[in-house]
Amino acid sequence: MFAVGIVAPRGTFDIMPDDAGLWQFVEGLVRETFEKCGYREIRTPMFEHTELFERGVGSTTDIVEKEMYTFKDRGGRLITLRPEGTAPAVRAFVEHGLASRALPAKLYYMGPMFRYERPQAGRYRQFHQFGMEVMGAAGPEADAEVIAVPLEIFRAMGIQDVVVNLNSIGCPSCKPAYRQRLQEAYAPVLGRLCPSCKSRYDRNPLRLLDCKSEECRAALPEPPTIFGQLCPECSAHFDGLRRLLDKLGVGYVINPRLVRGLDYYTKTTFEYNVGGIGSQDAIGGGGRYDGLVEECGGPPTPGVGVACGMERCVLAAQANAADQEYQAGMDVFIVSLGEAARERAFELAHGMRREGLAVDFDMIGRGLKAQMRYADKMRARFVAILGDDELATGEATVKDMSTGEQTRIAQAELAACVRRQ
RNA sequence: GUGGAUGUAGCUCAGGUGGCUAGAGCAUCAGAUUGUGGCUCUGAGGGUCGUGGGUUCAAGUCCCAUCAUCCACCCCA
Repeated sequence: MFAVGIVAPRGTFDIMPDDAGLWQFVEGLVRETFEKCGYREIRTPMFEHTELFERGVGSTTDIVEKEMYTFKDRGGRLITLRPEGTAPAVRAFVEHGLASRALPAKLYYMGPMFRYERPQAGRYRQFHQFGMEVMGAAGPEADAEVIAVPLEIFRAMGIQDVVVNLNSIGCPSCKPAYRQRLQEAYAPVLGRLCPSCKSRYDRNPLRLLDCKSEECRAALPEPPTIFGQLCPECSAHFDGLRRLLDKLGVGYVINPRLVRGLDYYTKTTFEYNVGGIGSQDAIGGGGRYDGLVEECGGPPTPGVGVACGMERCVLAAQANAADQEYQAGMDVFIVSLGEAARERAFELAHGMRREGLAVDFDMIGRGLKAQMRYADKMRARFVAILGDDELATGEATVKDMSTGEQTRIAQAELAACVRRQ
């Protein structure tokens, strides 16, 4: 710890070299999978005008009400560290006129998000998400793809037993009637609801559904579901989505209480849950947002997307799979004895690196044994020893660290010799 | 924002009812092996006992406060 006691801020953490290999593995998997499916990366700023999230995510959401990192910059602009990836992606889609280029636009992103919450297992103030967005595709094929592709990534990571929760929350033509029906159903028991649900009753009645408090569940154990009230279009969309998921063999649970905390969703909402990572068991979620592009100043454009929490995925992968080694190791470590040999080692190492090999050498003039130990810890496949003898003849002693076999070869042959094995 | 638990070495943790220079394992470094890693043995370095105050002849230990971490609630990734 630092003398002045400075540590990483609350809710943040360092990914240290021992863990970075695993993260690189996950990141590579995400990229590879998305690109294989025809998605292209978009990188948006880490902060945006606060207004984007207030309008896009919705002013009654927990994110906007109490979780945003918002501040005034030196120019007096109101700025917010991005709490999620969809609103910025939509903003960029509109700003750069992607709507008038080839549709659908299939985008993916990966990077840090920020929410001011009390940290706990699987929850941080700076966390990482990967996600995908399809804009300009109204049919259920887009929803089905957006649900299926992350499952592919989970599977490749070794995450088992992912439960897909699925729901539809309707569209502007059928949602209002359902909202009203919910309010009517809850009206008689309003006095028995928890304080936050009392305010939800007026502001965002759908959120009454996903309150987990005992009192609210007891007040109305079986609230009316939307399924009888979906308009023909939403109903057909939902059926179509289910058919496609069945075709892919993707299992799911219909959960009429799955509302999700973002206001922009229409029709499809879904969430992935796993066990064994603490009480925050959602590793990803998403849904359709057919009005969002227009809301952000673009032409009417349907959209659907998903976002997954990378640290929760990593936790789930570690809970399932045994510890795996993701560190690369290196091809050759050059051991040098004496100053002249060290200079030669430096020269040889850089030359071999130019030939594409992973090579390191001793920089601090330690003894032979210490250098050997270090080479072993760095998991070098070969060690090349340079001492006075080798220096005199222009050779090196090459040791295969897995077998212990040793040979002397010309220094000029080193790279070729290593590459052969 | 609310509740609970926990803060002793880089890491994981011991230290009944207060009492000598605060310990172990792992890790690091070195030696055993004067030019050879892993295994073994030996040794060394490394500690404001989270911080501040209080009680006491005496506090890592008891009391209060504070900060931090973890877990849970809310909600979400």
